[in-house]
Amino acid sequence: MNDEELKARARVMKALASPVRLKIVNELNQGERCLCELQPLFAMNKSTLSRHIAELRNVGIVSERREGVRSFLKLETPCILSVFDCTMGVIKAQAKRQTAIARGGI
Amino acid sequence: MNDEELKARARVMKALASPVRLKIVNELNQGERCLCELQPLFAMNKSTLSRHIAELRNVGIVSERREGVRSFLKLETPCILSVFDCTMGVIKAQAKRQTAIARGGI
DNA sequence: AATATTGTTGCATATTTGCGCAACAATGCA
DNA sequence: TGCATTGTTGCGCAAATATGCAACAATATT
Repeated sequence: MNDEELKARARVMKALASPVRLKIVNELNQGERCLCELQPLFAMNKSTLSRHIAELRNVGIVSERREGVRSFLKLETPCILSVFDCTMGVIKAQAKRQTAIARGGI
Repeated sequence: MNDEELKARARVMKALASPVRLKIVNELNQGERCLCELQPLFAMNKSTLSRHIAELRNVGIVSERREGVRSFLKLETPCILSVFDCTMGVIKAQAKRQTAIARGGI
């Protein structure tokens, strides 16, 4: 794997490395949404939310479809969900490990 | 998905959101390595490399096994590789889209 | 035309991240 | 004990990221 490929992959991962953006992805997994629909779910300025969405668009995880004054966002890459599974696996394994350490005593 | 879970997942993704750390993971996929073996592959101070490894350890992607003065690192979660596949899918889809736009003219 | 809705962009600021240097700890060896 | 190897940690600095505010553009409605 050369440096360019590593950078490209890191860019994609970086776009997903945020609770806010993960929440957006999770929501879009339910179906298309416009920013105005997402906004109530986030306690932040719409400009900030807009920028988070832009990051997902920039790497191609999300696409948009204009409809009048709104633009609807769509999750383009379902495999993102397999990434979710993997991260959950990492988290659970780590939790188990921590528990084992705790049981062993400090 | 609640906020705590989103944060936990984001932490895992963040650990992978770096070309350096992706390269480490890719190398460890070949087998166990110590920092001293990884170092020649990276043009950076060993302290920096150590910190990158620590990030992977902290989230549980990598474990270590001490052997004398060395500690060998091991990839704990093979599913990381499926993440690689997915990111590659995103990258390719995006490239295709960009090409289509370019063909359509600016 | 005037107003409302939806989303983006420029700017300033606070936080986080990446990095090297130097000092340090732990282990092995002479 | 003295020295080499391996890896971590404190510190300071530069770059990147996250955020809100305000202004703006584009479209729809009255």
